[in-house]
Amino acid sequence: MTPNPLVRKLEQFTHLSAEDRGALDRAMTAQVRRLAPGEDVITEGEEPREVNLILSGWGCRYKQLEDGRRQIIAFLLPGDLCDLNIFILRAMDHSVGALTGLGIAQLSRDAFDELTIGHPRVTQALWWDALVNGAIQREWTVNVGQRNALERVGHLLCELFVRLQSTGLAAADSCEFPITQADLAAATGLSVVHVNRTLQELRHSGLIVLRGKLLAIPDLAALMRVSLFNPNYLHLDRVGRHLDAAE
Amino acid sequence: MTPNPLVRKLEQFTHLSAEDRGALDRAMTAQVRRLAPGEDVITEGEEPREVNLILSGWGCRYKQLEDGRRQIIAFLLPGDLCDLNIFILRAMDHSVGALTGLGIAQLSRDAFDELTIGHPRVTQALWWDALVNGAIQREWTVNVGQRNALERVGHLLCELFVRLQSTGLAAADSCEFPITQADLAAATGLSVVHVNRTLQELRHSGLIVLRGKLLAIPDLAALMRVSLFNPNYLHLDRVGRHLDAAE
DNA sequence: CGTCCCCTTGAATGAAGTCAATACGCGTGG
DNA sequence: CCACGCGTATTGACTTCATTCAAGGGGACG
Repeated sequence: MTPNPLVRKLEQFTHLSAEDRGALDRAMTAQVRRLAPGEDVITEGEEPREVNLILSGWGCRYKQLEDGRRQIIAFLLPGDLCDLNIFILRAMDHSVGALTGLGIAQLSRDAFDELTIGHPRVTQALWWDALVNGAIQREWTVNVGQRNALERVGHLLCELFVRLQSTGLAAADSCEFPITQADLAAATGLSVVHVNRTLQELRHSGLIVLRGKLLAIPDLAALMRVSLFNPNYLHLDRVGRHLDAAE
Repeated sequence: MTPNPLVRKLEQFTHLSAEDRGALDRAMTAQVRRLAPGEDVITEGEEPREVNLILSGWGCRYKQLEDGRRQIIAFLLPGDLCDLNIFILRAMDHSVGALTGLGIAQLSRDAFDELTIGHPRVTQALWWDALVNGAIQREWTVNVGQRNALERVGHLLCELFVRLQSTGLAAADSCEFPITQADLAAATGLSVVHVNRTLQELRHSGLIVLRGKLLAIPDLAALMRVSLFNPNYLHLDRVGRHLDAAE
């Protein structure tokens, strides 16, 4: 069986028991849906009845203004949950879309309860994940608000690479990079043309190697430096290790 | 007794019993701290042991880059909680500062437990509040990423005004506005000079009246229109009304 | 072989930033 | 009561980073 990215990610925070991992594995098989690039997982205004979990492919949260301008608000990678809020809020205030082909597990409310009740470690880890997502969102505000084009794109690449690593989806210095420059533009608030030029600048300075759907970062520390990337906000420092004793 | 802004806000989501309101009122009196403008409530990297609740004045979340650039990530108004995350995450990944003089209630973990355990309505309402804050953060990403200066500033003014209304801190078409243009600049990712020019444009078109520390919005619908402001993301539509029957 | 999507490049334009000087408002202390 | 000083607001001239417009190139796929 292919390694479970959600388990990998949550174990950044805490150790999970075999039982915990089993419950997570079961959750990821129930009710799988497939989407083509460009399709919506959920559209703004909808009232989803299930929690969607990304199994494979890249998605995004996005908001569209009336006049068509579109901002990608977050990237969703394998192991990411789309809409935990449904237990409290009614309607979606944004959309979730597929950037590549997408495999999605649909967890019913019951399936989700089964996952959390009786698995306090999993519950805590999902909490941690939700709070980290909040921190990522804050960092995006900083990114778009304060950084220039080079820093902005560089920062985004750093973040995606580190997140992929934490789910076991990146090699030592490279990862799949299946999205278009238009997607990067929508996420950074830049124009496609300028993203293109910015990527070339990153390439020419040797900070990235981006060809086809593969991204390599020969010197991550260097890219982090020019992008003013500080990984603190991802809280990958095994915050939950104080729980380990309770195994 | 002056109306409790936290109660006012949470009742946007659900009805609270007299018992619930009493518990919230008690929480707001314990351990009050006062801060001067510019002081930090918490600084990035700290590991707070208490939850801070704004009683009076305006604060902000902000992040500072190594080279000094500073982005305000959120405004904190009376009734807002600063750091609910402390129960899971160790260190703050951003700072919270005082924009005006600030009165703050410090809730110990025990005080917070008392507030939630045995008060499921309050717990749910705090959840709702946290999710709305997440939605606000997403909207800020859109604001800074896609809107031009006029829309950006206008949108921010709309949001602040609506939020103040929901805590009972705004009149029909005006509210206190105690922050500087530099603060607005740090929140919108614009320069101070350009915020100044933008405010004048809003003034000359009659959309706002801003003098001293008072903001008036003669025609909120009009300001919303030019700012592409859609209040959905604030989820003020009494989402929790389905719980009312359980009173 | 043509079409569609994505990437790339150049030139002209524009929105917002920077720099610098000035004005205002307000509290303090002489 | 007025002068001083400091933080905030305002204004003008110039610069720059990024957008827009427009055209061309390359690869995948039917």
